Amino acid sequence: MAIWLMKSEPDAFSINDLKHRQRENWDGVRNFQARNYMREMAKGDIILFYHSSCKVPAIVGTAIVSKTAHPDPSCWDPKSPYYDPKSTAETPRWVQVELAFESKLTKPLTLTLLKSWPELDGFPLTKKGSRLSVMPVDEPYWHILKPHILSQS
DNA sequence: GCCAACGTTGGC
DNA sequence: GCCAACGTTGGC
Repeated sequence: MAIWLMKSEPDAFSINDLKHRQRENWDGVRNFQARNYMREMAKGDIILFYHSSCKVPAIVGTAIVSKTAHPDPSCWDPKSPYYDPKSTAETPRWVQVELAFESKLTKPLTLTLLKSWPELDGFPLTKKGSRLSVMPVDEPYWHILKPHILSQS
C-alpha cells in the first residue's frame, strides 16, 4: 500500500466537498508526471489531501483510492477547461482516479509547520519551487507524518 | 498582485 | 535535439 499527496485549490474542490460527496473522480490533471503517479495508484492507497493556493496551505485530510486510473472524460469535452484536442478515444492522454473520503483533520498540518520540520528535508512538497500536484509520500516521510495524521482520523 | 520556478510547445 | 518563448503553479 502506497501513500500519495494530492493538491487541490479549496475554491475549486475542498476536503469539505469530498466529505460531502464521499466519492469523487479526481479529474483535470494535465501534467505528465502527476498523471504517471496516478497510474501507479492501487485501490486502497492512502491519499493526503492538500489545500493549495489559499490562505493557509495545508494537509487537511485523507482519502482512499477507490478506483484506479481510468480515462478522464473531461479531456474530450470541448467546453471543459481541461479539454485536450490531442487526446483521442483510441489513445486517451489523461486519467483520473476515484477517491473515497476518509478523514478531515481537526488540526491541519500547515505548510509553515511542515517546513519547520528538519526531518522532512527532501520531501517534494516542502521543496522550493515544487509545483507537482500529485506526488508519492516515501516511507521516511510517511513515518514522520503518520502519527500526526492517523491520530486525528 | 507579484514573481520564481517549472513544464510544455514549437521553430529551427 | 536544442532552446527561447510562453503559460501555469502556488507561496508570499
